[in-house]
Amino acid sequence: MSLAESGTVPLHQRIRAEIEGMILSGQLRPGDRIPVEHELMARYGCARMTVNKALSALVEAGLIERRKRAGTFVSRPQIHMAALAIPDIKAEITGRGQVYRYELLSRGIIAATDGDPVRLGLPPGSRLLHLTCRHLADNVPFALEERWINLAAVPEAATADFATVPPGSWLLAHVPWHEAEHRIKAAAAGPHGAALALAEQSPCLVLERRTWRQGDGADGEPVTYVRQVFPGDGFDLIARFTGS
Amino acid sequence: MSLAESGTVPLHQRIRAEIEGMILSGQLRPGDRIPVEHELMARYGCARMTVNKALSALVEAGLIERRKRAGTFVSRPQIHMAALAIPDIKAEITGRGQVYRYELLSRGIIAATDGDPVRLGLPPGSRLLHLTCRHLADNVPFALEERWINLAAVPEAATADFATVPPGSWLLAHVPWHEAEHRIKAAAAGPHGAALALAEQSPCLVLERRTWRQGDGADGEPVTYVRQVFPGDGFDLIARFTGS
DNA sequence: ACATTAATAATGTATAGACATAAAAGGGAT
DNA sequence: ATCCCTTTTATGTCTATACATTATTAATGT
Repeated sequence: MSLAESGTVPLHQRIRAEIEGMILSGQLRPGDRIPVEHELMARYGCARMTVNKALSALVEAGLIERRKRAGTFVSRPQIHMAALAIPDIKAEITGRGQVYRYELLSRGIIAATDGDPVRLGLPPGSRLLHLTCRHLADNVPFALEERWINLAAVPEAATADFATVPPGSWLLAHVPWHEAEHRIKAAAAGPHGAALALAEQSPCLVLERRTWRQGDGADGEPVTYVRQVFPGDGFDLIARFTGS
Repeated sequence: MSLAESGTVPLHQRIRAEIEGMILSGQLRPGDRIPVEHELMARYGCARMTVNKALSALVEAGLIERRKRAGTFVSRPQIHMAALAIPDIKAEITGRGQVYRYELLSRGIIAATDGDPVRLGLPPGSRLLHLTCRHLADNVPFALEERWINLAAVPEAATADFATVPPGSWLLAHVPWHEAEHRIKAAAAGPHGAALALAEQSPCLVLERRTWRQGDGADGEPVTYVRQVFPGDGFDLIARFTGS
């Protein structure tokens, strides 16, 4: 432990926080040089590895860039990157203190075709479980969901009881980690409007999610494709970010 | 360098990638135990710090959890977190190979009031630069933007030439790093529709962004509040994620 | 003057060891 | 059994050092 140590926070975190603070407060501006590791060693009275750990974390976070022989510099922010929390609908509703209710509207097994709305890239003929369901908060329609599950990837889904447990929660519990791509757009409620108690032209937020499981070595195996429709005035996604 | 070294990739990255692969492929499921550091040391023929670096990175990524004495376990995915790239509109359009054009529609300096649409939390009377502008791609309206800039935080903005340079790009270049909160919702075009060549009921994606600069020690100083309106069928946000 | 080569300064990776810390497991005593 | 204490195990942090890598700067030879 160094003399500079004050609280219970590890030193590398403190170093990181101090530099991050100088960047976020504007004391250090994009392009500015950050003291070399040996100077930070002296300033904090610690070993180089400790300084290095702090700076490596800032590199990972995108706040700084390092070039050998040249030094360390504050990055130039370019794109607004945000950490978006895409909610599990049940968790979202109960988290608001409302009563969650779920209804399964339809269920069927279909075969993938070429001109499918399902863009999972499956060979034609692949068996898909097709579900439509509705989520309600305090008995008010909250979201309409249409989902396709690749039965080749998740055969257990064929016998799961989706009348009582929402497919999103079921998959979350039964399929471990996967990769996902989300698309967020706006659309008119259209024929879905009825199920959401909306007029046809009502604007809705549409969230499309496609997930796949990484293969052992080959490319990913598609798992599911969902399309969730939210009333435009009842829901908004929130993304927070420290950055540009 | 260890005997297990094969390519040019650092060993700690290789260890990380192999464990990450086992998690993402489902070989290791949530709750499963990951070998203790000493076993991984033996397996890869390296020091504990190297193993630790790999595992620490996986903790930061949220894939694993570590408890002293108990061991290391695969995390249970709960929320869909996604890295959302909120585009700089100019970059977005030119990136598509389209011609970008920008129009300033109005400019004025107003005073903040209590019941403001501007939720920057400023004391009433604070001076705000209010701008409305339009972004076009190949001469087709792409987005409508309404923006308020806190002149106390960015006094130079009062004399900037927003007739030619979009305020987003100007701020990106003049205000270094800040924190941001984004809200994404759907709404009808409404009276804005005219500027976007849309009917009043057309669904639009609305992106609200509020940013503030971190103070030295105190809370953040608000910088700007933007509200960007995109035609629902011409634009969608894409978020990618490795996770649940 | 110019191209080539060597020294140098910075980061990148890795090691072996030390001590701290937290939680689980075990052992007694009441 | 219950409570308290000790031991053990595994992670968390840090050190001091070593060598690799890379881009810049300086030196050198023609």
